Amino acid sequence: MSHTLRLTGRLEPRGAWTAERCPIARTLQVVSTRSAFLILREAFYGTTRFDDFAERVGISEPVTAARLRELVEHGLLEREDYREPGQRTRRQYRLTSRGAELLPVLVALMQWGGRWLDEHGGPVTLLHRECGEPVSAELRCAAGHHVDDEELELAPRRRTATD
Amino acid sequence: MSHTLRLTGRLEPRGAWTAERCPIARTLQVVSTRSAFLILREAFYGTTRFDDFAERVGISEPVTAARLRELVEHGLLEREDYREPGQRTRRQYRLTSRGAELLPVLVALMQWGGRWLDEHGGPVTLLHRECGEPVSAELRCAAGHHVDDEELELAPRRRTATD
DNA sequence: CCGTATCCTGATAGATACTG
DNA sequence: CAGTATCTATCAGGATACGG
Repeated sequence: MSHTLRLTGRLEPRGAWTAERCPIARTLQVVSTRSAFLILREAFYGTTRFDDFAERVGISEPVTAARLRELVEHGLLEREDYREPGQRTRRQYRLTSRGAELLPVLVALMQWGGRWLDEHGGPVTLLHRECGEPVSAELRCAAGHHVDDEELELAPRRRTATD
Repeated sequence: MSHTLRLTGRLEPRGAWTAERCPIARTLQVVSTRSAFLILREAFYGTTRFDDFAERVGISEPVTAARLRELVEHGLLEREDYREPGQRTRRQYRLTSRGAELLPVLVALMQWGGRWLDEHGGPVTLLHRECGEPVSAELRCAAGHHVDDEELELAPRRRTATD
């Protein structure tokens, strides 16, 4: 058993794309810290306000402010000021679609933690609203097959004429 | 459009499971740093040796040693000494099945980076070996439906009799 | 309610030099 | 090849106090 991808074609010079062009590394430049991941988690849970982020993630105000600012700068959250009649102005932070597309990352992290670090699979589950069945992040190919890790192949991307 | 999960049932006291029991937070205690994620990436790519990890991830030896030790301690990698006839003893680090199950996290990170941070979808693709189709991490329910983020529901896990 | 300003601690990580 | 030892810089993050 070899939990290892097989490589097709050529990928060198290895260091070149590894350091700067690896999409995993690039994503980690945008969300690298624990607090960033957990703020995104809260955004998915529906949290929108500064104080709620700080309290529910369990981080201090300065850290909350820094992470929210960075996430807005990177376009994962957007800040919006609004005012309900008779109330004072409030702010809310909401996921953009760019940010929302990180959901599979969070679900995969949740899944792994529930499976390997919790006695009984963790305190919460995700369900498909339409049918009530539990949801998980899994690997699928475009043809719709479930893909096991031994069935994966890493290939250099084909360049198109416009590249 | 509301990129936000709807909640079913009760989850309070919120702070209680958020701080310590949230499976995302717990996973991030095991792999929290950039270097840990990238070492796992390399392990998936087939890297097994100390020097190769250091060079391909682009980190110093002390950092490499620290991360490898932690990942072995947490059971994501296993260290194995081996000796080929006529050669001297070598060491290799290989993914355990526990570690291999983090693959969806890495694929999801790769996918997001390729989509949002790269001009042309990033330098590499994952393919399903059997059929050659590109692979992605997506959300599915146990009934096999593709699940969109608006179709997600967060529910407290039901306790079984043995809990 | 939504932050900023300061100060402080500890962890992440680079550079360099050295050992089995 | 596979690390350890040191030394240092940078950054994540807590605590506290304060301002719009």
